[in-house]
Amino acid sequence: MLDIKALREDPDHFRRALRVRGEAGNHQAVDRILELDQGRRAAITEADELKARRNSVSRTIGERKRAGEDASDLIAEMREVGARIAELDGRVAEADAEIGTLLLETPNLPLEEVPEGDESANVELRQVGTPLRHPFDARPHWELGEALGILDLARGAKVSGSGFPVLRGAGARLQRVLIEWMLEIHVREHGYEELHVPYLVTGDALTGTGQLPKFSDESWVTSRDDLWLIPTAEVPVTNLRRDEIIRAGELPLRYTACSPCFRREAGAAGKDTRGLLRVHQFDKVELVRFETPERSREALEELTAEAETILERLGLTWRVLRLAAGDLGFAAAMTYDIEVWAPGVEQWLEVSSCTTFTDYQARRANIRYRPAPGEKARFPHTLNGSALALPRLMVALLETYQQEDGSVIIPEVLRARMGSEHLMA
RNA sequence: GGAGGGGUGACGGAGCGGCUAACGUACCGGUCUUGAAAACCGAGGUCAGGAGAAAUCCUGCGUGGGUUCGAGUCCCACCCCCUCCGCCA
Repeated sequence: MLDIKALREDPDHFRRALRVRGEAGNHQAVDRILELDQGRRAAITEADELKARRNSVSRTIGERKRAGEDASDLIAEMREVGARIAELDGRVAEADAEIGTLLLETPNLPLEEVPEGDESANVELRQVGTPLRHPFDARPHWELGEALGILDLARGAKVSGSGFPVLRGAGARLQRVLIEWMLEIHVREHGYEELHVPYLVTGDALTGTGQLPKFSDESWVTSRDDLWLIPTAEVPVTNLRRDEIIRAGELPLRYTACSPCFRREAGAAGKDTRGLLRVHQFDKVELVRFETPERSREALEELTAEAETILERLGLTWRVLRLAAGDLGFAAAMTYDIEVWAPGVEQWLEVSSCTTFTDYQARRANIRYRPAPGEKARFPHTLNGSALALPRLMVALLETYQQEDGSVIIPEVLRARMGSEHLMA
């Protein structure tokens, strides 16, 4: 959520910043918000004066009654004052509601560094490694997986529909081993606290992180209880501290959690959906940070490096993109996408988005921190990134380490946990 | 799911529909002290949000409605926590 006070002070800045997001920027909302805000404040001023009067007169009424005197003239007057107050309060509530809706539907402001334009304006910052070309006919992961008996897409579809892959045997084991290995790196080397979180959350939680109200089509919701399946662990983890004031000195907070992620992918049918490329349910190790505004920019670089180290240790090839404004997520102020090279499908696959939300999520979720005892509470910055998403990581591993005979070599760092050096049919 | 109990400030804990939410603890300030603790003093102060240039004022007693000149207090609905019962991995 944007800061209405800042918006009031420098509306042009907001109009400009929202305009670079294109259509989704909703910059027209700025003027409507200013107009509502003005009416709201006028009503509050008048209502407050009347309330002050009512409070003091009500006291007088009480005194008179106790003294056995008549107070009917004051009561009659206060009845009218009460009606006027109710009218003004109603007007304030209406303005609050409309302002609230507009603020909830207006995305975050991109940082200055974010390039203007759509997806095509994304900037490649670095590429590590060289995209591999196998000297033999490289196979896509779905062929490798089916042949090795570690991936069963057909039966997953039988049970739940397309987009719900089943991993079998060594495939299931490989994913489990990867999850454990990644979590331990983040806990032991990067200082994160491991969490295990609910997979069903309230609508309030999704609003706090920015998925609702605008993107309800993207999530599944249960009809009996109005609980939503999480699209990412970001939602329960960030909302852990909703409506709290984090004590002085507790920042930064670093949480990591692995969870399944449920995504309807509405409108994405047929678009790079083969095999594991785009699925409705997948596992992901997520990193979430709460940082002071002063440190958040630096923290984004750290977070991105923490995700990259996973790819480095697995010996994969990747590149890092700075997303353009038009490609940013709704709540994001800046995002680095990490894409891994998959030589079977010959594509760069997004395995991580590392994002700073500045104070946007914190405002929505009403998460604050006290910089020092006795100081006024402020909004922290929240950041998160995948490290990493499992299916596409599995794709890159299988396709990169496939051999001409269809077997797959297990990367060195996973061998002890896997208890083997190869995947073989 | 059923029965009962509960939700008030940083914490504990009162609060017949009517001065400005009692009291205690903690914290903060002061006296004393080399320093601290203890003790004592303080019509005092402490949280969040909002309006205002400011003085100051308004709102907040789980949430949302309602009754009333006036609601922590009365009415309705809902949420959460605790105890017991039932069901259950």
